[in-house]
Amino acid sequence: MSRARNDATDQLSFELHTTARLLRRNYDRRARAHGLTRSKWQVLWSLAREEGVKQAELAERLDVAPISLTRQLDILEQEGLLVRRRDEQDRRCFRIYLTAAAQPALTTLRELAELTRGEALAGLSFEEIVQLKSLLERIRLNLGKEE
Amino acid sequence: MSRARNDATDQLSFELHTTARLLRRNYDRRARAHGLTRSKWQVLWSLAREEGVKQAELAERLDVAPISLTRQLDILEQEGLLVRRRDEQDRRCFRIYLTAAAQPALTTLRELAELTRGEALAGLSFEEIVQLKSLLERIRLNLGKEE
DNA sequence: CCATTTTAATAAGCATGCTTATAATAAGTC
DNA sequence: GACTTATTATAAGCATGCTTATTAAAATGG
Repeated sequence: MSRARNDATDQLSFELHTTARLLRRNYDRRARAHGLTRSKWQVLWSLAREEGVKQAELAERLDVAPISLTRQLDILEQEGLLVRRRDEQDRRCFRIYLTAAAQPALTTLRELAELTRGEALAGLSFEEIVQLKSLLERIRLNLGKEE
Repeated sequence: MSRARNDATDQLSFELHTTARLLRRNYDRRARAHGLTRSKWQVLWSLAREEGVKQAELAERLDVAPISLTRQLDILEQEGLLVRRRDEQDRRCFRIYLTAAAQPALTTLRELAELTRGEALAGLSFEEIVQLKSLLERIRLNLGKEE
């Protein structure tokens, strides 16, 4: 690869990190007033799509290390937004369920997401968003291949 | 915006974060053997492009909070890869310079970046990379507008 | 010229997510 | 059935980056 192409792709990597960080910062600033964060929003969002999953499954779905998820769940459980229930078939595992208190939080977080999204994606067409998502997904799959 | 579009763009946000995190993890695992990280690589890379900048300028360039940069510089200075020199015109500021020891580190980090890049971008055309970068840049600029 | 405001860098404290190590349980093997 | 291996969740410790607060120096305004 030429130096010029290397530079272009180095810049891509920095661009990717910076954009992700700014996006997180934007969302976290909004969520802070509610005692929540982008990271917890992602956990709750995933559980809203499918409850009753094991921690290991959830971690896999979120593409985070299991221990990274553990602490998030500790806090969210402590705040009463979810519960861990022992799996009776496999007593090593917990299955995670949202509580009733999670519903209004989800509604709020969804609204905040819309605000951040509105700022972030201003001027991008739906087609561009879809394409961006698709390109990122290919990179993510490349990186997740051998884990 | 419809719920379907919201979902698509929520997913974009998660995709962006996950991809960035996996990219960082991939690079950090390689850099670890050399006592460095992706974040420090980015600082050194920026300085390699232009030395003698003030911390505030560098932070602005990297799009990080000044205090976030301070600690990175502390460590990199301690490791002898850069030096802070007082600006004699404005004694509040330091100007940052790379040391000779930074050169071999830069070479190594550049090689590691190429490895991560090779994995991450497998199957993407140069045109796709350029487009991805451009889309991310637009989002970054949207988010950086009022700071 | 002095007082106020702004800017540059740092400090303290918090949240995320990693690596490596550990305890408990399940699954596989002899 | 007993022993070994693999899996699930957690603990300890580290790196990044944020918010809010602080200190020193410069810029501004009266």
